[in-house]
Amino acid sequence: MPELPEVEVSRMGVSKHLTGKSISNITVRTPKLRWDIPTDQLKTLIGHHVVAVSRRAKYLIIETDVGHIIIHLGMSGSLRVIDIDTPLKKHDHVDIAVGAKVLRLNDPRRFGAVLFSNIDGQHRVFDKLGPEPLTDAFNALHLMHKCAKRKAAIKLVIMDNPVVVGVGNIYANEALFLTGIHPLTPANQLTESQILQLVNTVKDVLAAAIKQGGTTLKDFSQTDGKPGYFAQSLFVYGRDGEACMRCKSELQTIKIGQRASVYCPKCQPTLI
DNA sequence: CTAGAGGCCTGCCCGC
DNA sequence: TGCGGGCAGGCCTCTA
Repeated sequence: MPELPEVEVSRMGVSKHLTGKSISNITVRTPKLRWDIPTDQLKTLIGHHVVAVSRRAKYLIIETDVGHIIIHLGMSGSLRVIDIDTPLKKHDHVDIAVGAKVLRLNDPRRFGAVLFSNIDGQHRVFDKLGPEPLTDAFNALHLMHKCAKRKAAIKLVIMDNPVVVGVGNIYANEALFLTGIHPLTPANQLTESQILQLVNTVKDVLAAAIKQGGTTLKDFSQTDGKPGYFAQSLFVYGRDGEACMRCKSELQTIKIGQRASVYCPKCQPTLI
């Protein structure tokens, strides 16, 4: 599932193929993913140049001088830049053609989205987003402020988009393990030191994953380079019942907010 | 305001 | 071998 690192790696890969090129065609084969796809609005971009490919949270933004295409990969989306005559695969929903190449969105579970915004870049999906995790806007003071009035589990709080964007289930689990914080700890019970550590660890884990993704996902001309790149360096995610890599205790799984949370009962002791 | 639950959707894995 | 059920999971939306 694409988390922020994979979206960022996708952005870099896609950007070099699209930036400066003119959009020659847009094909929408599926009328609706998570939301209706605004085909008519998207088609107004045909003939215009891509000036940049940017990112906000897990949204990719293909910018032209007359409007933007917003893409979310959801749970199972992936982007490829391939020759325009490449045969379609199952779940290939949208094509954005630039010359002889095409950016093709494939998304089996259809949790993704393709949206349109004017050149002002505004869209309701951006309205309630917190700071980017890799910027200074996400800092200990900010998280302390957000945690102070919440007794919800810290794992839920760092996965809450208004608090900080781009921290999905995988990296929430990892960051809490690396800081030795039990995922169920009420947010308002964390010490200042723990919050500072957590902020730094979230940044480190995401940055490291982007670096790794860069090594395996750099070639977007390839047909389906099944990532799986983050699996190698995970300490807890997907390792339920296995031995903790630090203390050899058996990793445990609990459900928090309907999501699997894997942790080490010894390295991440319950508060009190 | 926060908290909790439901729903979207398909592939995959398990048990029978 | 086939089939049903459960699960995964970001994020919006609804209810309390």
